[in-house]
Amino acid sequence: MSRDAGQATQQVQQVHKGSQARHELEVISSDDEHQGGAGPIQVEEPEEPFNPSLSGAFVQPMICRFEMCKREIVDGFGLCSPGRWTPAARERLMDAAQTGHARTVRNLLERFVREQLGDVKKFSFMLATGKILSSPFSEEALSGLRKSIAATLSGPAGALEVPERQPFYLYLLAQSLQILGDPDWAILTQGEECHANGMPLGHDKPLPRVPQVFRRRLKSRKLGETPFDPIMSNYVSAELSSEQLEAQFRKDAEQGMMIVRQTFSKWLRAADAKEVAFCIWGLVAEFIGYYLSYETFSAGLSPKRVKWVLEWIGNAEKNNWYVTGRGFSEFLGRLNFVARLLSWIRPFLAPLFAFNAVLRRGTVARLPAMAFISLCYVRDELKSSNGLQSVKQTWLAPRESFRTDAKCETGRVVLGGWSTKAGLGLDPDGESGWASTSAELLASLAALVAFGHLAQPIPGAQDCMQVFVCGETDNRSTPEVQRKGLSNKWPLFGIQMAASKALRKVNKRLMLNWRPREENTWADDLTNGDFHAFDPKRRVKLTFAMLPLGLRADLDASRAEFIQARATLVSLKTKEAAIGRREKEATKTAW
DNA sequence: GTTAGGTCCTCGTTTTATGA
DNA sequence: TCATAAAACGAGGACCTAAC
Repeated sequence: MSRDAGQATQQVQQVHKGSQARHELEVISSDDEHQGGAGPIQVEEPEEPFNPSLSGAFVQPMICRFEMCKREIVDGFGLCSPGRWTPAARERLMDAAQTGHARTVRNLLERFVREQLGDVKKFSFMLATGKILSSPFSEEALSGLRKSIAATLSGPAGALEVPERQPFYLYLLAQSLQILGDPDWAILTQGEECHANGMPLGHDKPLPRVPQVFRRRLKSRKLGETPFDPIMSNYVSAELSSEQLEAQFRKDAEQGMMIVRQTFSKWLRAADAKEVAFCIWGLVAEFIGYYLSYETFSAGLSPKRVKWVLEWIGNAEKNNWYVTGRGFSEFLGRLNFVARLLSWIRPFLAPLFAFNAVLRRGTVARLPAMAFISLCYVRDELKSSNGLQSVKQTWLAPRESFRTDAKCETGRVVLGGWSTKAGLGLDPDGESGWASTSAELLASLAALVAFGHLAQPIPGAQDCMQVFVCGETDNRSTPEVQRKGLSNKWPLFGIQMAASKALRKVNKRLMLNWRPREENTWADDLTNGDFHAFDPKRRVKLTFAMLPLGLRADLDASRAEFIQARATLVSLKTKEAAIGRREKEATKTAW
């Protein structure tokens, strides 16, 4: 059913952090809003939990997975919408009366559409290409259809009544939804405050919670701090009297249902502008700036945008890596936008963000080597991958492949790890003075090399899925950094880039989990030189040179220059005036 | 004691939609 | 044409907290 849009925007919004939903309750009252922000946290009495079975569908809704995150699918029709379940799971928990009613209404609608439109496929294409300028259904035909549906209900006469000042057949909808077991059918026609009689909009009285339709809102935008002005004469629309507003709504309704008109106008505007937000040509689609290829099961950047990024880097190189602040900022903003989908880019953004933070818009500066080494890698990878990334199913190893630990001492870092498939050890010496998180990530990289995870792709696996290798470490931060894919701490991001590059070669991903130190004693023993638990014959000897750290070494060599370049720009950077929309748009390059 | 995550705030980027 | 909204991501610094 179509839900109350006001409730959708005002009441509840699901917030995820990674794959986990937070459970604190933040109740935003109208008083809090007037005070310009979210108020104190209050905990309300426990409310009715969401009950998936009320959707009539079997087990749980479909889950969308991407990278390390998974979320329940949202189709825009509320939590109990059957559209959130696979077609095979829908209606499985409904009784005979419910499925019978759904089937009857579906058959009536299908027959009506076929009778009225004839060639439905042809009509669909005409609709998509903006050829349909008005509703194809006559009022007489619609009236006949409504009578047919009403005849299937317990109160056919009442179902066709239209409440005063309402364009919708609420009684018909309510009767039908009641049969279907919809959890909030009553809001349409039952009680003093219902859609048929009129509902408060939440100004003086908070809107009621509907836990079967919306999750509780956990986050709210801070409102402006300008003092409340009850006159608001600058808002011309607000000067309209209630009679005028009502007359306008009536006019809209008479022109053929407000919702339908909006849908048509959206299509028409898009068609007029010769561009469509979501446009499918064959098996390729563009959606909010991203490019989706259904043919290759991949997503990323359109060829045109890949060309733009490559040309930008190429031009910067031609100019001996001299860039303008404005141009670099725009480029980085777009690259960051790209990195939301092409996650392998994230580690390579770290030096770019650090440089951008100290660069004025009007300054022309030479990119430090660390920044252009990153850009060269991004360019090479974009070229070879055509800016696309597989969105095929991921396979998570059912258990961890290794456990590692790192010990930082003055003058040296000791890395140790063992394969959970066979007791093995490694102990390369490296540099010292590193942050423990860097050392721990390096230990994981060493384990990937020692235990053969970087040797070659799993035969055939890269054709149908991406494999996640799971490792465990007793450092709390390393898994977080790996999950986020980005850190600005050196040498952490250098190791992260190196690991990202090595894993990409074999089409694998690394997932690290935290294990408390007391449960990671064997790896800890290895870093302390205690090998009693392991068979010395199965020890894997690893030297620092065997680790795929070429990229990190290049970055390390340019580290001093990067710090110097950044320090120079910091001393030059002063507070910049906010850039106006007009100026920003005028200087923006198309891509 | 060290390190890094989390939070808060403002600013930057991207996208589309809407109303004056 | 312009301003605004929404949502996602990033940066910076200060502060608090958790884990090692």
